[in-house]
Amino acid sequence: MDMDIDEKAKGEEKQGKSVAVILVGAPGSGKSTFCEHVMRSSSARPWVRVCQDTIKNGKAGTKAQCIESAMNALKDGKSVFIDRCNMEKEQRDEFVKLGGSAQVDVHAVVLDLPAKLCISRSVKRTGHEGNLQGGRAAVVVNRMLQKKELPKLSEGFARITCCQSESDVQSAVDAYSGLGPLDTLPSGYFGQKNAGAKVQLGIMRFLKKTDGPANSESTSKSVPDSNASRIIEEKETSSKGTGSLSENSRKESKEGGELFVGSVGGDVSLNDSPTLAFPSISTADFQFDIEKASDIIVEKVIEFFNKLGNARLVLVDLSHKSKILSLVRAKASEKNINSNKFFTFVGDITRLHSGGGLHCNVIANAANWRLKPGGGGVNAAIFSAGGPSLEVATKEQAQSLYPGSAVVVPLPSISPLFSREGVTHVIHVVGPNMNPHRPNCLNNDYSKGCKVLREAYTSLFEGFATIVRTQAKSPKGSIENLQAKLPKSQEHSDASRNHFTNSDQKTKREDPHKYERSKRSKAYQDDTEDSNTGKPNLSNKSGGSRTKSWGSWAQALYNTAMHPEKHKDAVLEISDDVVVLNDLYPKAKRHVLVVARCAGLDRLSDVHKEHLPLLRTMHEVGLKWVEKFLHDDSSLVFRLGYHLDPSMRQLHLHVISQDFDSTYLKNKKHWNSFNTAFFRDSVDVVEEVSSDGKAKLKEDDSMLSMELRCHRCRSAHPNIPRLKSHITNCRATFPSTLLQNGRLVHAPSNVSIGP
DNA sequence: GTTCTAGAAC
DNA sequence: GTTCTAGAAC
Repeated sequence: MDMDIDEKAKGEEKQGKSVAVILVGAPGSGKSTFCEHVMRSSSARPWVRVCQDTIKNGKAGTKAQCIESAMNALKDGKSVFIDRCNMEKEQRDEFVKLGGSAQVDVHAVVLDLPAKLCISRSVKRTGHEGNLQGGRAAVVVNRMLQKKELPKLSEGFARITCCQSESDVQSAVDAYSGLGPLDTLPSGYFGQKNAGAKVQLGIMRFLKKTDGPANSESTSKSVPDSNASRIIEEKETSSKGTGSLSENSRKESKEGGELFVGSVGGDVSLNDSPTLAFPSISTADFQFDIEKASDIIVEKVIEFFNKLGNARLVLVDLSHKSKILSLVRAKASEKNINSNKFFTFVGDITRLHSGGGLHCNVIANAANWRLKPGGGGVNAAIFSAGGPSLEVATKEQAQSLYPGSAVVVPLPSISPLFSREGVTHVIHVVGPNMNPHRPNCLNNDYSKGCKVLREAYTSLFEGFATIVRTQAKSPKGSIENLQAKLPKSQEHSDASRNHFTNSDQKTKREDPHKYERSKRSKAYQDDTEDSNTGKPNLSNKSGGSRTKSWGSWAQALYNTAMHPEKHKDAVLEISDDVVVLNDLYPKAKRHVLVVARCAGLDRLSDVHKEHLPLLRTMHEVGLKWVEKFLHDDSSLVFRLGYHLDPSMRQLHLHVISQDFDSTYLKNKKHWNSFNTAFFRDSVDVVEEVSSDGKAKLKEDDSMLSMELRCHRCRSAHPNIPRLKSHITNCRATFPSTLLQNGRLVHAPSNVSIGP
């Protein structure tokens, strides 16, 4: 009997389901073309296209007519495309109801292509069914895009495919074309979920930057695949096989668990690899749980493995009985980590070469936040072994460090660690503290503690990776080579620091050293008093993945903030906390900078809770200047905020009028830096720092290349000149988000403008 | 031919 | 941050 039921069920299944695909997209987004392509190449499934522009005997009809026509087609067992814009939820609702029958799946295909593209297509086309073409099209498309509401599954769709590039569209065409009469596509949301109009990614992201090549053009072109899951962006987890299992087990059996102890010296080829020796962070004096710490070490080692090339990581502890070593060793072997690239070592981290035969060109120090010598443990040992020159070199890089961050210090050649042990860099890293007798104790808050410890290892390994990368650029890429090249005198520290600060720049092939050194000395001539200039700022952003150094041009604000009396002509106001100056290249009628005078506070990511009073002061000072400007011209409107990733060093608040009437506003980056999420409103920053202790920092460099949109009416424009001519006339009210929380500052409305 | 952008150099 | 300019886009 059961079998009968099964058979019946199967029989019903065999009828297959019809699909109603509701297309969503502006004119020019390619809805009709999409339907055409699917209908042309789909042989197996009957499709009907319901187009409102032509439904009434070739002329435009009503929504009701579309629904009726769609229902009839579905009743006949056909699948339908609803070809109209359907940009708003309300417009879609009635079509979603077509899915009332169990035999119909309602899908949405969103053609969320760049406004620029839709506009240029609809302006250019001729013979459009809806007669939307020419100049009028641009206005209409723009208006529609402003009202855009991307569909959500909660509206009742079984499936949503969101296409943001031509290759996404092609994948969707393939998916629907390949749909046989009995097939169904998987349910769910496919493609990038975008925050709608708020953050619309620029075309550059899809057309130029090839960050995610796996899912874009190559997929759809080379592998025509009806499997729609391909549309989903999936990060390729390239898990390269560790490959050296036998090697691993061999070493283990030989050493009885204590990998490599005393056996490294002879292995010359391995000993040439760049190597970072590091102590377990926070597990000694800071009393961090070693079980948790060992998990994090292994996790972070794995994370960095593929970035390291032939470089090695070595966890070092003094004692054979070290619990952290044995825990890490066990976990590392469980995960089959290649023991040539990561291993544990018992010995004194300051005497690895002379005492243990292990050559490590970089060692990490579990530092305290003041970067002071002494205390005890590894920190005392490393500062003592490094000598006074390590202290000096350290202070040149940073005065203090926050838990979770690290700073790379190139070691002067006079340091015994350099001459005796061959160590070229010390990386100071500060981990979380669980010891109530030490500063910044986290009171057993391990969720925060683990986060900070992860950040600490990320910062440490990033710092090391930077060294490895820059050393790899030197002629033969080996450490010996680098050392041989280093001048013997004090110049050494300058030369090798150079390798970091300029690490992002492409070096000239002929002689990178000469090139960089000459640049360096030039920078020093310009700014001799300032030995901090070349500091590689390794203090991490909250995500903890990127390091940044400041070019010589980026020092101007720092110099002004530190010595405003020397820049009297530029400075509008000086107080103990801030300096106010006109932006040298104002991007609007009024554009001033409120610069913090706190040393080491270079950018938003350096800001912590302790800076809250300063942030408030900066905001107040900014408002005071706004008031002054409004007194002169009450028609102005101001915004106060910080750049997420500023080009100039030293934290500065932009106070800028919203006319953007300036010849200095010349390119996309200029515009987007003040009119996307790249600009963080001061009020929001203050709020975030007061509640979370830091500002929210999105890691997203796409914002500066986003398409150009009017900051008032949000209309899109193809280039800067066109945008500028638009904004001189646009008087639309500002978007609601800007009107909230005092993000915009304008003259009080009850004040009349003169007699 | 002219306009505009984006990347390199500073 | 700007300036300069090749070459893409128009």
